[in-house]
Amino acid sequence: MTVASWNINSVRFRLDIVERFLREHAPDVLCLQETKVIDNDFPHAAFEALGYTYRLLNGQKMHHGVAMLSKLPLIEDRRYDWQDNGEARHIGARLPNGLLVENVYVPAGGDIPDTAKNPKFAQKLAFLERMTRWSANLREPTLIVGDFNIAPLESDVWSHKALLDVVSHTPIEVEHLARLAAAHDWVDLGRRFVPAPQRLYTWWSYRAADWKASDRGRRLDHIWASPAIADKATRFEIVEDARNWGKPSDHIPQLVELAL
DNA sequence: ATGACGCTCAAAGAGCGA
Repeated sequence: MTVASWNINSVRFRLDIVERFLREHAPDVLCLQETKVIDNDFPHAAFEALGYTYRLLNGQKMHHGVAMLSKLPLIEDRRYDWQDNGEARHIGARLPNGLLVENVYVPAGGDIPDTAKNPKFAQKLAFLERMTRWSANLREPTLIVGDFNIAPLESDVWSHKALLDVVSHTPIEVEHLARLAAAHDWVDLGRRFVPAPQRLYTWWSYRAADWKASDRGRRLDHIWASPAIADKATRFEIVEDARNWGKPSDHIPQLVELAL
């Protein structure tokens, strides 16, 4: 089975490229972040037509929002609000084979990497801390995917030096992400298949004149597996070409195949 | 150092992304 993840930056505005991705890659499950739509306005019909019969939504007006679209039944759905502020950032479900899939959109954290000056940065770290406590108690094989908004390794960014003080690659965020990983011994499947320091990015800013030429990318999106199932992963793929599709998202989709 | 872009909506520019 394959599970994909994509920060789509408005599912309605980019419905055509989501459909293209599903036709060309046909994952069993697609986890979307930044759907930017309330549940009542979610474009169900397009996904129903492509066989994604099972849909789990956690949307809100204007910002954030996550969704899972699946060919397989989604059972035991759950949602988490790690900030306790009503933001729609995390849903999960169990698949018929027992696997838990969690889909998360970690807060970006604002501009200034200082918790005293920037409440959003403090919220981002608190979000990760709550996820860490949850991870520590997790006993079942789980795949967690999404936009973590942190590029942890030096080779996860176009310039480690230039981004050391830029939110997404600061040492304190990297430490928080490492503690989250350690709490469940999460296995970073992206780096298992594409070991550092090989180039592996999932996001390029809209603000570059030519994203490909400047290639100032960051690996903000991740797929992690419980240690018990990490060895079941047989394939990992990013679809970098999608950064050029139509009106593109600034993130690209990634997929993992599991022999479960 | 700055600003570059793009999406949403109380509909023009503010708020947000990262």
